[in-house]
Amino acid sequence: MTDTFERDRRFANTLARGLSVLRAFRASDDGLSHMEIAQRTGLANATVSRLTFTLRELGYLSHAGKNDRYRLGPAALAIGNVATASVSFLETADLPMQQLANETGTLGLLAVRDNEKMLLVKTWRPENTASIWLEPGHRIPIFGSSSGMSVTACLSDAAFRALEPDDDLRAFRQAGYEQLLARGFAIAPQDTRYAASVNAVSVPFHAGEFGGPAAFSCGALPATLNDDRMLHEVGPKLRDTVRALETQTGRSPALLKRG
Amino acid sequence: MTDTFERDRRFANTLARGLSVLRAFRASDDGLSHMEIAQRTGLANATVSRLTFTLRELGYLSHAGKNDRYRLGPAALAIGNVATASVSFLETADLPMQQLANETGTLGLLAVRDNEKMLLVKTWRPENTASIWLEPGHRIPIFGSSSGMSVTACLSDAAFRALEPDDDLRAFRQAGYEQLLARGFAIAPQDTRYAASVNAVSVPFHAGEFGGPAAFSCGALPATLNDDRMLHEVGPKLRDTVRALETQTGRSPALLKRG
DNA sequence: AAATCATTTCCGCATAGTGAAAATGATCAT
DNA sequence: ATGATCATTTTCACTATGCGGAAATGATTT
Repeated sequence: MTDTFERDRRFANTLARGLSVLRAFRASDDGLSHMEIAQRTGLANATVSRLTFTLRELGYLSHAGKNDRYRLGPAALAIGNVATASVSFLETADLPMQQLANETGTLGLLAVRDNEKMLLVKTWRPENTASIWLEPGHRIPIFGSSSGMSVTACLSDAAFRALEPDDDLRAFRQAGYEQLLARGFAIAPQDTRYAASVNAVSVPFHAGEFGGPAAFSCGALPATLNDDRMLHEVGPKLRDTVRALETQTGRSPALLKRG
Repeated sequence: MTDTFERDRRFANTLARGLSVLRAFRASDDGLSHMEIAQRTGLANATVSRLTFTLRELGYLSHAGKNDRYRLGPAALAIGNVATASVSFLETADLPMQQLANETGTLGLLAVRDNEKMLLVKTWRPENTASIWLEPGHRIPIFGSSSGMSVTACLSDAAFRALEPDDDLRAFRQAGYEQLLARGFAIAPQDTRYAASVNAVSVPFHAGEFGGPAAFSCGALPATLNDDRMLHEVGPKLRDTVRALETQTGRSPALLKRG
């Protein structure tokens, strides 16, 4: 019980709970205590104990001394590196995205659609400007985010329908499609933006490794990144960076022309 | 039953099995089929089905179409990136290690002790020379590997005893200790090397983030990396690289002087 | 079409996982 | 020290959960 997951006989609950423990960690945490894990995951104390025991045993969590805080362990790192290595374009994207972040003073972002959300897979922080407002592992809405706009715009009609979109999302996608066609990058319309405090530009990328399109973005506070800069500086730069990446890794453009 | 894990009431079996599915993936795989997963993990077919269903549901695996192969999904990437970001020295180490790999034509390696094994957490391939012989996620023995030598040498006596070492391992550790003291890097004695086809130098690093010392290494085929080069070129370079890293990240040297 | 191989679903059963509560262990104030 | 408070682990009785053999479905090849 307790879980909101559909009661599908195939769903392995304990596995999901264990993974939710791993997902409780954020990049900015300096380790988590037992209790913090319990709070973030909503699991009972005893359950957390057993799960952390298992995860520790397997190297996914490490906690140094007796009463130390838990941290993601070597095995978590290893899985991440295997994943990174098999997503070949990530290694290629690393340097140019870091440079772009530095040049423009914005946060670079790679987001992939994961069910009903956009999952931030990797972020590149500008090396001087310090405003960490989004971290890898975080999930943001599809509707209202520029990444969501890019990604939905690239979905085939069939794939899009599977999302059971309402009229707003349909219009949102259409706007994205037109923007990408016209100038190669997408900006969420002011009134749909899911967070007033974040301005972002986004460019789709065809990442065959996941089962669908991904999006590179640059974002910052509106004060740093106003509409003018998005339109005339950051947007075009991001678009060109991603285009170069497509060439280097030999991929077709993400956007397919429609009717 | 079937599992060789100690029957500890605290151990969550389903979680361990699910994670073993994730660990089945290697960087060089181009996805895995259902059956390959079953083979590598030794799990029953039906079990694999349920676990992959769950992992897919949660975004840890993606398989594009109906009968596509499974790949590590966005969520796996995200966890890896969170882990990387919280292990602060990794970001700092990235560039210099890549350069070292390129310069010397060897494979750069970061290994951490994970129970009775050394777990390769990250590798840096030289950009021209192409010989992929070790991948992240792989586990190599402590005894006979230069990383194992560095790491055991840095363990406190108490921590070392917890490994229940035999006499060979004891001598191995002592040799490492003396080598590190004398010249700052470790090379496994010829006759103990676990694989005749791999030569490697190693330098320990105090990674507080895991509960113990880690080791940076450079390795290659003996033809490329003979003892002379290890001793006079690669060893010293690696040592200096790691020393610089210690300074940059403000860490104490890994090796503690012993009686 | 038939045969072979891969994958998913079914389902009865045993066990692995659950959570409340008790026991243990840290930490702090006096 | 001594007890009070908070954090974490272990216990335990119960039963929902995950297990795997076998059957059903779906791909692929001949």
